[in-house]
Amino acid sequence: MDRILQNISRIVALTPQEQELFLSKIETRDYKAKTLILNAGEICQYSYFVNSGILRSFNINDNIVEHVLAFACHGWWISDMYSLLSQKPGNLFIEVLEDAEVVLLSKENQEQLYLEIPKLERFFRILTENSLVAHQERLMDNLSLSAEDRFEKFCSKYPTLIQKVPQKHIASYIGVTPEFFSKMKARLLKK
Amino acid sequence: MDRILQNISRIVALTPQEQELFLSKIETRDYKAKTLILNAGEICQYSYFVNSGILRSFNINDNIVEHVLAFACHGWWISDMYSLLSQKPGNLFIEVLEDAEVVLLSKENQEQLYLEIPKLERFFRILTENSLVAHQERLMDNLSLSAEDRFEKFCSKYPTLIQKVPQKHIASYIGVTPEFFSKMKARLLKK
DNA sequence: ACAACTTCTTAACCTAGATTAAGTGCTTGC
DNA sequence: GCAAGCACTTAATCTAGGTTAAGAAGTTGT
Repeated sequence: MDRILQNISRIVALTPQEQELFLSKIETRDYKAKTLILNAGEICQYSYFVNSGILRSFNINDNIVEHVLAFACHGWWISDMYSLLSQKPGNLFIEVLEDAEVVLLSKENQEQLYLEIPKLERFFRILTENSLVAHQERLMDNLSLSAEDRFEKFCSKYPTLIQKVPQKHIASYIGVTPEFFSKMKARLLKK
Repeated sequence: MDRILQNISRIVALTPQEQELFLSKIETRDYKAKTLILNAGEICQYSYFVNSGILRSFNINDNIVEHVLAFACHGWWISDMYSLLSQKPGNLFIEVLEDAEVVLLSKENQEQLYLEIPKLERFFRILTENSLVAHQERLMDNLSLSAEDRFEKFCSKYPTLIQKVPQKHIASYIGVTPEFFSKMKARLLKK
């Protein structure tokens, strides 16, 4: 239960009372694999923190092709930031890949917490900053690296995910088709 | 001078004293076109706010190819977030494309301001959130759209930039070579 | 225990966009 | 005013990665 408090304490120090208050604002749920906890077209109401299991966020374009935006396993936050912030219908799905225990923090509670515990505004600012830096790097990687290099980078960055998630999702994350990914993997194994 | 106060007031309301304090922490500089205000390998010390003119941030990969991460004109913030946050040498250059007046806010001053005016922590949190959402969208666009679609999206999103910046930089931003961009543009004009 | 589905692979063929190279106007500095 | 660079174009050729299609294993539900 307090994995989330641990996560916060890496960045800001909450007093016991503040921890109490924080815990009173969240909700924990269990989801089975294959559950869609958010659908495209819906308005996203929560920031999700993963206690255990694996989730992914993805969209589907006109051609009925999925594109994975993010994976999240224990200790990671995930959401549809666009929809959550704008309170407009988003175009992301969030799906459970592996049975998961997830902490839900509603937008209203999150904003109340910013006022009641300014340290949490700092926490989420820093979280968002780190996420932005990671997205900038991934963007530049997509512009300048080959699929092979992007795959190698993925492997060294998320070694645990490789064994756990279907490789078609990894292919989608790095931006290639499953067929090409398969071919590329075979080529790499020969070396 | 107060274009930056206007920019802040879109999101949070500062009192006259707070505005005074904020202004005492910033510095304004003029730069000629072609100036590199940040070099790859340096540690980024500032958040930059553009009063006038145009800047761009970009990196250079092994193949000596430039990739544009961002443009910034009046009313936009720009920086090397990775280097600024980690205080490690970055791999971004920031270059002046058109004579510019730029406001500099040092990392130390920015962090002091977070403590002295918590509203500014909120301001930068929201700024960063919006930037993250924009980067996520651009990432998904790069994964799922053709070069032509990305160009059309760029045009409708940044109509002013198209006339003002050399098209090779726009090509780089959307992720194609200048040669292909030229061919694509000719094709689009025929329609 | 079997049908239905999903994941992954292989292979032939295709194409968006890269590369190379050459040429045309421009600015810009001296 | 002219040489040296830029910025852009055009065109031929090339290739990383996509598409289509089919089959092999593995997984899931009943």
